Amino acid sequence: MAHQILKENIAKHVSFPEKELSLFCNSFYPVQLAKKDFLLKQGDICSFEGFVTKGCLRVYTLDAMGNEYILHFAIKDWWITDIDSFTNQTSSHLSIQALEASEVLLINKNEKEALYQQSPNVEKLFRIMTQKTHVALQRRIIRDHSLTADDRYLYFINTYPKIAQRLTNIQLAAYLGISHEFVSKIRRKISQQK
Amino acid sequence: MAHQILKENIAKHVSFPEKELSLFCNSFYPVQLAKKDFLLKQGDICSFEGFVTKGCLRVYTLDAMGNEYILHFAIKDWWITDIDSFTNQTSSHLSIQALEASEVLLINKNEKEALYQQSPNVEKLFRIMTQKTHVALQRRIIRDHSLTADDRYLYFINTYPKIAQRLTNIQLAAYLGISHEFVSKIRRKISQQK
DNA sequence: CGCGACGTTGATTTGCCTCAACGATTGTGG
DNA sequence: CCACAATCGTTGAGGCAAATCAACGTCGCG
Repeated sequence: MAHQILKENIAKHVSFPEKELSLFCNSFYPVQLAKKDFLLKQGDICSFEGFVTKGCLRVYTLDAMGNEYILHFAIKDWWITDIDSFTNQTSSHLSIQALEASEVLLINKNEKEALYQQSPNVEKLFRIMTQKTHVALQRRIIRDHSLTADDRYLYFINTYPKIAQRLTNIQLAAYLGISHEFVSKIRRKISQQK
Repeated sequence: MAHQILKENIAKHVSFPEKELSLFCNSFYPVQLAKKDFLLKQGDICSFEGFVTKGCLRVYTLDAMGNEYILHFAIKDWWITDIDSFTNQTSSHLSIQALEASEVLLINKNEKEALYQQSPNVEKLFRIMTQKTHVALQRRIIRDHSLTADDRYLYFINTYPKIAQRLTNIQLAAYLGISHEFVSKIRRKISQQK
């Protein structure tokens, strides 16, 4: 079931011969997470590349003052890892935590490297996925520079309504880079306009 | 000469057999650019992946109001493309322009695809480079959210002194996401502190 | 030379933050 | 299952970082 979601996700990116696709997907093992469980803690080394099949997680970092900055959320059909820590086996700058009971499929570094050897399609898959994320990150930087807090809020809830639904104002604020009080004021302003 | 710079750059990312490396590098052709020349214009389709061997360029986008947002600069040893437009052959959101007389080495999409077929090392090279950029973009988003304009300015000139040297306040402002007047005020504040 | 692009500076405004208080909602241990 | 704590959301007052606007000086270039 969970593996089926993964298969369909991969098919969106590249076309794989069914045999390779199954081999690839079967290298992933499921992990159940309770609310507030950590998949990765800042400072640890990220041993996995993950795919969410249920629930919701956040990927974030804390600065020296304890302020929290959320890089992104991940619900069903999203990939999660600290790509830097994972590929270089260095201490992670990021934490990944379940915001609710969640299920993820994980693959270890050794397994992934082995698959790279076995199938050029795997290398291609990850190159393409990384490219897509790259484009998304570039666009987010532009949005952060060009839009007001109000418009970034609206962009997020319109673009990711299924994620926005599940978040507290505090979490959304830590993603948008604004205070949670101001999120509250934006919501009021918008509801009055209607 | 220019190709030598490219070879050394690639060697920083992955180890290639010399023969493959030469084959790869020879697929790039040099292009000379005068100051203000465009390598890519917003709306066009990006046909190349490029590597700068001389000069300085900027990668930027204009919004509907004509405001300019600079994604990054590129001097010697930097790669440039619109990865979205290039890989998907879609209309580009970005422009790339020479800020001074520059030289770049370009490779076309067809050539690059051919190389992907010939050598798995090429696929790996681009996956690794894209991953590195990915990490850099993530960190930039965090910096944009966590640092004041003063600190982002300082970070940039300390991290990229060779680039900062060549830029006008206006260009730097369009990169940092602040007004050029404020850049001027930051500079004054810093010089007074010393 | 004269023009246009750039840099500087000050006055004013504004978007968003901080702090504080309070109500509502959720979670939890007895 | 309830009581109480903890977390979250709302609101207002006041403050600050940075934008905007405007004026002016400088420099490089056709």
